[in-house]
Amino acid sequence: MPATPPSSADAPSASHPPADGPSRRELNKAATRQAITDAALALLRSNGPGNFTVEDIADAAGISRRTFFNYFSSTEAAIAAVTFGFLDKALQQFRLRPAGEPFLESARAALVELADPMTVAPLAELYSLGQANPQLSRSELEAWDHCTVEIITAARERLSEGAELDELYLRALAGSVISCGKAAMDVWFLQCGGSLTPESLSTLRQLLIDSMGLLGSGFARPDPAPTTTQATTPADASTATPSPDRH
Amino acid sequence: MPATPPSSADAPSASHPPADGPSRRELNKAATRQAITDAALALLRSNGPGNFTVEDIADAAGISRRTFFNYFSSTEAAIAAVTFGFLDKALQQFRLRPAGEPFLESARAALVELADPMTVAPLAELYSLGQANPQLSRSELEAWDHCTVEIITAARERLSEGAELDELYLRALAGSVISCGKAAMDVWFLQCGGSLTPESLSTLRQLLIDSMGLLGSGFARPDPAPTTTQATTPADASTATPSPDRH
DNA sequence: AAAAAAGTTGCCCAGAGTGCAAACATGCAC
DNA sequence: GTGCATGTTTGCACTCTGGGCAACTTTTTT
Repeated sequence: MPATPPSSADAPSASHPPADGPSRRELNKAATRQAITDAALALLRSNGPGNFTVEDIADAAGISRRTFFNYFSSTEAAIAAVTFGFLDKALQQFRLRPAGEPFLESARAALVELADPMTVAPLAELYSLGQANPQLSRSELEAWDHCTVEIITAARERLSEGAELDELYLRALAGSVISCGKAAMDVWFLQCGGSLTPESLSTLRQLLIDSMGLLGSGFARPDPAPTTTQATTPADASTATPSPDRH
Repeated sequence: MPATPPSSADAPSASHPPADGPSRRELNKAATRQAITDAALALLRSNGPGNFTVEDIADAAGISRRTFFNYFSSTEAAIAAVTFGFLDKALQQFRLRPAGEPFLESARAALVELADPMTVAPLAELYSLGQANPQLSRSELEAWDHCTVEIITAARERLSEGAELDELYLRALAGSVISCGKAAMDVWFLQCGGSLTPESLSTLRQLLIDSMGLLGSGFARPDPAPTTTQATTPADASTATPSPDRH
């Protein structure tokens, strides 16, 4: 049974309103949405990217082609919903961090929370299916970009408390954090092929931590002094930063 | 005359082969390609994004619809060619930098080279036209991502001399550099609306420099360091605002 | 000049995406 | 319950995309 929202009188209906939570309409919509992404993912698995149509998805999900387009504007959008979910979870974690915590520390913590089998599994599968597929990765890009926008918003809320906020600082930082997170995922997939074993996930966790560390240290070259986290940023101040002293 | 490649006997043909440079075929293709992007951009200007078809572009460029698809796979691809050109120029500049130079310094120099009227003009226009347009900005994202891949390649060539290269370092750095460059462009457009006056370009240059500075300093908080940073990054604030003094 | 290679075009077709209006489901008031 | 308002699904028709194919033209090679 792919999606059976329009069948009423099913589970909890007769006796009492069990909870005033989500209404039936909302439940139906959520179920249909889920059925669509499930069907899309199944077809992606079985047929490979680009070898199935919207109609195929609609049929598998038990809805009409037209209804599919009420939910998603394209097959890729339906599939990218997985990535969106993943990144939304990251954002959720980020927002849970205490406001006083340094930004990069919050980002690190939020990202590490993702290195959990249930959470990465769908992403790992998408990676393996669409890694070399431009058609598919386009929507992935959009999801990551959307996440950047969201994190800019989140960071703005957090940093705006009292201080004037620097748009460049905000955007450059948010973009870099996302890029580093993405880089860690890429490297992880490169090294572990999306395996979900505990060691693999531990590797992922470490990669995420390391990427935030690189960002926080200004990408201090690893070759000269691998031991000291003591800064000594190799970017000589003459060009990289306007003189830190007064004018 | 939009594109007149299939008309021979025109400029240099009768007397002597002036140079064995680009063949006629290559010239024709380049001309057609140019005609297409010009036409697409003109239509974007006049009709707004999404309000013209491939056929419109083909007509304006003086070619058939079918030929358009021999060059680009979609309208967006044709328009994104502008961004591609812009970013390719940045990469070109990057590769020109001496190999011994610190990575961020090379990136800074390459990016600053772009703050030139002829180069940014097309990008600025695209920004103003497509800022709020998801359809359009999708292809832009792809262009930036492509640039990231390219810069990873360039960086790998440069860093691989003798040392084992750390994939994470490479990818996180490249991604962050691109993100920061993008952030600087975004902020610039936000502040200056894509104006091409000397002051505006100077602002852009400073934003690009600042963004690389932020990256190189590990995004040291511009506000008074709260508590936890035991690794007292020496490069403190002051990277935030493009100091309004002389230069 | 003739053949070969590369490029263009028209024709055709499957599929994407959207507006519209009818049919259906749900929520709410009585 | 009955009935109405509101939200959702669906079929239909339509335009546009994207690409295979074969005929045709242009450029290059021999």
